[in-house]
Amino acid sequence: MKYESVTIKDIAQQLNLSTSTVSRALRGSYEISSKTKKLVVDYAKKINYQPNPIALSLKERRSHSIGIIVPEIANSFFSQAIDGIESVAYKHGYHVNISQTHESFEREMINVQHMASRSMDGLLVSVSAETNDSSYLKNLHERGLPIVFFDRIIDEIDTYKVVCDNFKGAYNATTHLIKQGYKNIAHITSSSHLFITKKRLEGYKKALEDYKIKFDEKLVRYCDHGGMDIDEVRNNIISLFSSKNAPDAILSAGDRITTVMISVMKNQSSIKKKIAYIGFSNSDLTDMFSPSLSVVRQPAFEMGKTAMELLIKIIESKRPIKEFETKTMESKIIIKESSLIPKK
Amino acid sequence: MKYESVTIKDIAQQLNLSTSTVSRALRGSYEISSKTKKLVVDYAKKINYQPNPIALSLKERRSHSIGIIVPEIANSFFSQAIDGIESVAYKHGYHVNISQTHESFEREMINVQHMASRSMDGLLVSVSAETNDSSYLKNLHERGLPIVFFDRIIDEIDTYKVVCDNFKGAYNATTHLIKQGYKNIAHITSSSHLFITKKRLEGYKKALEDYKIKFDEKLVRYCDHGGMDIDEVRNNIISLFSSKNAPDAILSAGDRITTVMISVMKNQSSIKKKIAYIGFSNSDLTDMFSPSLSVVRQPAFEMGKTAMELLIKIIESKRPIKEFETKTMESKIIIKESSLIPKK
DNA sequence: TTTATTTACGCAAACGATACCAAAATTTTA
DNA sequence: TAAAATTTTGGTATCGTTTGCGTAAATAAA
Repeated sequence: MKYESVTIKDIAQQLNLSTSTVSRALRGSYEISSKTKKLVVDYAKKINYQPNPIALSLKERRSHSIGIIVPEIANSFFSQAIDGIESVAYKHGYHVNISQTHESFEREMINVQHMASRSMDGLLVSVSAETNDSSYLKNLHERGLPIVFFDRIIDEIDTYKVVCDNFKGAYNATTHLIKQGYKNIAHITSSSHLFITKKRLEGYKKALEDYKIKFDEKLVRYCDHGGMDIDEVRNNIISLFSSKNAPDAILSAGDRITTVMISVMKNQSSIKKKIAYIGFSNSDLTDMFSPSLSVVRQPAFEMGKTAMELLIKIIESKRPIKEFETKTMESKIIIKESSLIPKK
Repeated sequence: MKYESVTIKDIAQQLNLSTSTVSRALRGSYEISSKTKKLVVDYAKKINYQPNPIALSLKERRSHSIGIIVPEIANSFFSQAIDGIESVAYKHGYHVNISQTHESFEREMINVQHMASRSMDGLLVSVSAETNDSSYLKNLHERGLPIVFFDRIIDEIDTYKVVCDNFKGAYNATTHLIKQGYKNIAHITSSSHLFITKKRLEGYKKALEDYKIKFDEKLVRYCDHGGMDIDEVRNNIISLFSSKNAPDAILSAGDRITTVMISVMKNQSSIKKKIAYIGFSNSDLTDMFSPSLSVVRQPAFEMGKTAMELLIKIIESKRPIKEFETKTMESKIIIKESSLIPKK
């Protein structure tokens, strides 16, 4: 059985009019008499006529929908960003399609292609941890598909981008740990090809440098699957703590990595020492952790809002935009117990 | 600037063939000579031809996409269920469109209508806490739109449904609290018109009855916005603890309500006593809470999978299905510290 | 009254793809 | 070699909607 809906043709037939007249009447065209107009509008309402968006999309080559591509929705940063996106989208009459890549490059390509071919008017993209080839995105973008990147941006593609100040966030967090007396600060982060990974690493390094702490490459661990592969995180942690230069504090990058790291440490009896940690996270639950979690928090909702506003700007601009900017928003570091055990 | 893609017409023109020939060649129709077929297929590949799904949807009246309607994605139960849905959907060649209602009835209607008119082949729905009028869903369903409900089901609509055993979950959790020595067990739950709210309440009541504890209506508190309105939860908590018959234990229903409740209690200095609690939650982070959280956990991923399988069954069935069933899956109660402080 | 100007509507093409039917082109059969 | 059968291809309608163009009918101007 198939779901059938009322069409303009049904109305035309019923009212003995042509489809063009009905169409024009419904859109309030001036060249239709008010009598006919009323007749049509009333009848349309009566039988609950809804224009078919598929037909409209085909005709107008636009769908009044935008697509969101994120690694995963079960991540407070992204779900908050999505809320921000939706808040702007609905206000401007756009519908929102969410899809997740689960940090898989292949899934990302499929989803992006699907969105593009479904005539999404534009895309808001935060790439997967696996993505180190952005040519397919570049291609689509060059062919005219509006794209705005947020958080996990692609630096090489020239369009609007929204990020938080990853350098500063990592710098401040590291500085905080240093000031607590920690010297062996590890950095557990996402995959090395992500732009934000690089920025955060730079911030971390700069803080060490500023406080004359020697940078030890062994203390930086990458999770190429962005924390989706728990074993990857676990192995990193274990190897970190079984090395000669075991850390006394950790800075973690990214919601998932942070929580997986904590849970791994909790269940790993081989880690005896009290470890201080602070992580990038937007979870609302960090206060309830024990110890409560110090975090670098990104303005996720705001970032989503801004990204959507920029996307609308591109979509609705009459002529191609040539000058793009990258909006950088402030992250906030919130100190709780997990990083507050000062080292004597 | 508009994103333009290659059409069948471009190929036909270029190869001096008709569109029908090209179309048939691409779908490998037997009535096209292998010579022409190869010519077309090769050329299509060369210029990266992608069929336009919008045009296909219009023609075939189906989109190979399904829609998911959930209250919110930032809820571990729903995000896990979505993962389950996706796992089945992709395997069967369906694309998945997620939309959230934020527990608003209005938003839900808009989203559902949108999905329906975008010729989604079917819908997986978990209704909002506000929804107490399901006539619009019933209407769509009767007009032939395949719908499967999961978790927050609508009992009155005759279709497949997937739930967990809410009665038993609540019964077991309550029993557990009783066995710990608690007698004044409050129940903080979602809006009263949800079917699962009723079932959980029944389970709670039955446990009290079985252990000869008098049911006190004042100990049951409803959050009509399903925990989205923090003040609503807070007011419920405060009034609960300022009443004569203040509780010594709480059973909470639903991910969001559980966490909001905990955070409210934590920050409410007026609540001095140690309160035992257990709640419905699928969060991965409950182990890190302090005290670690006892939960009733639903098989979210499995529920999503099952719901999607049933939806596909409806969509792909040759003749209308008349006999529907409701799949009930087991919930699991996991005891941690929060409910383990036995009362002497 | 005749001509000019609006007003109000219908026809048909278009968006991209498919499918039925008919027409060439080719092969088989007589 | 002609007719019949078969293979291969093209024409056209269709899905639902919008829109440019054409044209009756209605009104206004001469």
